Amino acid sequence: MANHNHHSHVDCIRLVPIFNHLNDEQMHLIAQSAHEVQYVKNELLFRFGDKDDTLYIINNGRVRIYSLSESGREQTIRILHPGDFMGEVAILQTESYHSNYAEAISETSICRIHKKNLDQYLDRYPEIMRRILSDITKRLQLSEKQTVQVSTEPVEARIIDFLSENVEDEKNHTYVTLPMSKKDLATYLGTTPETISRKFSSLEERGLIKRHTQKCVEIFDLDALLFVSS
Amino acid sequence: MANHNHHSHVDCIRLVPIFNHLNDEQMHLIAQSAHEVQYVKNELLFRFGDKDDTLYIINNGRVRIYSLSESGREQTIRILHPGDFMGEVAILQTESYHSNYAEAISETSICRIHKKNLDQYLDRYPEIMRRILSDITKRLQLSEKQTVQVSTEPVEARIIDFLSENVEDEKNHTYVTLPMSKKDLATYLGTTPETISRKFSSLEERGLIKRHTQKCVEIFDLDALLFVSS
DNA sequence: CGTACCCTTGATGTTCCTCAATGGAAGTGG
DNA sequence: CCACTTCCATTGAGGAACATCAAGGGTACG
Repeated sequence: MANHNHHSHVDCIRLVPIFNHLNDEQMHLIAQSAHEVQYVKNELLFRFGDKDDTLYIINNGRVRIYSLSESGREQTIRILHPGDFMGEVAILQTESYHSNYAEAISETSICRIHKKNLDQYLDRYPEIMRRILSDITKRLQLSEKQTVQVSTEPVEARIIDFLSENVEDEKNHTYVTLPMSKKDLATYLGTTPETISRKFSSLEERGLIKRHTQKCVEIFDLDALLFVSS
Repeated sequence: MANHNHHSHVDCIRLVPIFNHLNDEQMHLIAQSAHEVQYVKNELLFRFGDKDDTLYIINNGRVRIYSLSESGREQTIRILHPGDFMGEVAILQTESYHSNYAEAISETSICRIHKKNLDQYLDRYPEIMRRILSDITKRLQLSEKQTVQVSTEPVEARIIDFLSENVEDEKNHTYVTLPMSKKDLATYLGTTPETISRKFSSLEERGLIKRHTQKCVEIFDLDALLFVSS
């Protein structure tokens, strides 16, 4: 599996907010126990129920975390970008099983650190734990917000909110680059691809947005858009 | 505000999983910086936007955390019982503002510990941080599960799942004591009181449950109930 | 005992999902 | 580089689940 090019491992450690406060020597130490793994697009990193006690750090690419409901429907929980980590349950429990699925949605490279190694670093550098806690607290707030939105806001408002949180300003134009397919976006927003498509069409007819490519949407007037959703 | 009956403070500390691994002397130390506060039913502990840097521990009673969506609808996020804590955002940030509302849904007494005191204990007893992280990780999993359910399962399945997670076996009968009003339950499950009422009626007609009082529901056949929802 | 709130039930309306067909983009192999 | 294939996006028609509005009945609490 892993190749032992230490240089890339340190890059991986340096990238992550939970480790990047350490000095070079300390990061090298941690990099020693990190194993790099590559995945191609659509490859699964793990599935629900897999036993696993490692921390995953995204080095390159993007990973989609999703779960399957009892009725078999997919729910995208979040998208991980370089520097994000997952598998934090492994930090605390001796026997831990994944409660979700993880899929590479592009060519992806990650670093894995086993719990038994991580435990040593947590004891030695307590700041790491603080930073992990900080990250998870943020994710909890996001997750709670997502729950509130899915159960109290109509689909259009959720789409607009999602767009407004992903805007990139660029030479006088406001663009959004969708980080995933509309199909996956639908499961993230708790709706269907058809409904997403219809809402986008409606927003376009009303002159609020313009679809350029599948992944790129131009927003003509963000304020007007936000006003519509309230 | 607080009365300084140290005995009750220690009870409060002893109750809480994040502190109860400490010895008596250590718990007494922490109890010194805990302030007890009492609330009557329906009283607000804090509101969205309040600045606050304390950790809250529930000593007695129950507290409901909820948020208001932009359209003004309530979403119950969770119910806290004795031994639960909240305000963990305060642990990490110097300036922290509440992102939710907290309301006592019965006569409630809590202990508050200020961040500046807590920080000392976190440094001295790293195990506390581990336990807080453990608790928040569990809550994150619950929150993600709630999102999945709200957006992929029909209301009836959500109700049944909620009931099955709150069963109490008691002299050959299976009961559920609802921890909140149906009105609040509705906002927790992402629906309306009317729909909850109708679904309960339907389950009762089908001979699966029986409503005894507002808060107490008997379940005749849990397995049959779970089968229905799948 | 009275009042207020919550729960329940009915009638109606709307949002959004499902099913189905077509069009288009992206990726694959020649 | 082009043809082929496959998956994704779009649009339409129909239907189901659930919200809303409104009124009556029960329950808890002062």
